[in-house]
Amino acid sequence: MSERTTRDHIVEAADDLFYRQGYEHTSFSHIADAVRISRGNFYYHFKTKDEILDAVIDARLAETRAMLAAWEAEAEHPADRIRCFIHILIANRADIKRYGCPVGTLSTELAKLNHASHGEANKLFALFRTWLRRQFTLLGRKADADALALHLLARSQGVATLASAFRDEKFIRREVKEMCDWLESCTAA
Amino acid sequence: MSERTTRDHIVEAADDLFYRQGYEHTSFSHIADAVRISRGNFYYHFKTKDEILDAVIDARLAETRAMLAAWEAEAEHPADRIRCFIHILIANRADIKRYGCPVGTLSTELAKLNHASHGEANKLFALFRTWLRRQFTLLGRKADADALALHLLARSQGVATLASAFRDEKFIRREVKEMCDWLESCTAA
DNA sequence: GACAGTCTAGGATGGTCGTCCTAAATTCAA
DNA sequence: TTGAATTTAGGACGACCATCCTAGACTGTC
Repeated sequence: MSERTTRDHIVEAADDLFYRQGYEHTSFSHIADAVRISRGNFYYHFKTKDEILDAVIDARLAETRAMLAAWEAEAEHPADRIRCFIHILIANRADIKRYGCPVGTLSTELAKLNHASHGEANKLFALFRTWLRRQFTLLGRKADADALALHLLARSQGVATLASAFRDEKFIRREVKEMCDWLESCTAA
Repeated sequence: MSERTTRDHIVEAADDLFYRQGYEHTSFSHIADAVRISRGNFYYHFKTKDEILDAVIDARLAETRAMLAAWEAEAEHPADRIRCFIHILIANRADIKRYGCPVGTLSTELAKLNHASHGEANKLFALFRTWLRRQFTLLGRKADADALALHLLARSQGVATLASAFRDEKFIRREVKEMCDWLESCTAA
């Protein structure tokens, strides 16, 4: 079981390239080269480029769902879970410094392309939003849980964008600390 | 005087298209169509696509410098000036909801393309950063002025990204208010 | 009115793109 | 071992891309 099919390899390579180079800038040939298969074989698995994009988004959704579930299992207290979220900025700081946030940059790109899958891509944001909202609710902030979730999501997006522009790692750490402090103040209130 | 040359028209159209469609997705033909000139004429004014990009960035830099100078002239108190900055999110909310922040999205795109002009594009960020830093210094926060500047810049970037993803205007207004509150607390401290 | 410099038009070029097609190789069941 | 289904390879296609080139139109000067 768990055999890695050609299709899996394609999705994995596309995922990586879409993140590092952007969706539009990544061509069929790029992905085929990365997977070391012919463009013809490629087309057997995916009829259009949009199909690959949807497969990549689905894979990211599944991965994200698993990550969120793991955080919920690892940490008992919702504040600790939210801290897990905040700390992905540090865990992925090397990639973020180079390519930004995979969720935000894909959503932004698809928005400009006016791409049909923009809505699908935003489900990634929605996933985090819903999860964060639940944690803030558990934290006793039922009334403004959604606003807090969006606020934290926005701050991490902003940090990713600026960290990528200025290639600044200290900035990431400083902002992560501030977000954690903010989280404390949320709990206290 | 102030005669609008063909070159000006090209830069203006390219600026607009780069913002709404992205740099890579915008072709010579798109711009030529928008300006209603032939591709050949186009090439007379700009030898390469990168040259147009640099001209667009220069235009945006000049425009931004003028805007910042105007804010400084309009408002005496640095806190009021910073509020001017925060409120561009509301002033440009329609475009931001559709296309995100022109500064952030261009920087992100060029980062992924590994484009030579990424550094140039980041000068736009640097412009805001320096200006904000000066205002925070005037506000008596010399020690952490740069950190505060980056913090505010990041938050506005995050708001733009999420506002574009969720097409949510209320969210913009809510976050703008919170940023203004945060600014108050900065002054008080 | 002739001429030089500036500007414009539009076709040609070579490359890459997404997509499609056919045929060979492989796999697997009977 | 045969034969059908699955998987692979690679060339062909039309479209579009950035770029280049040449020739004509305009502008102002003498």
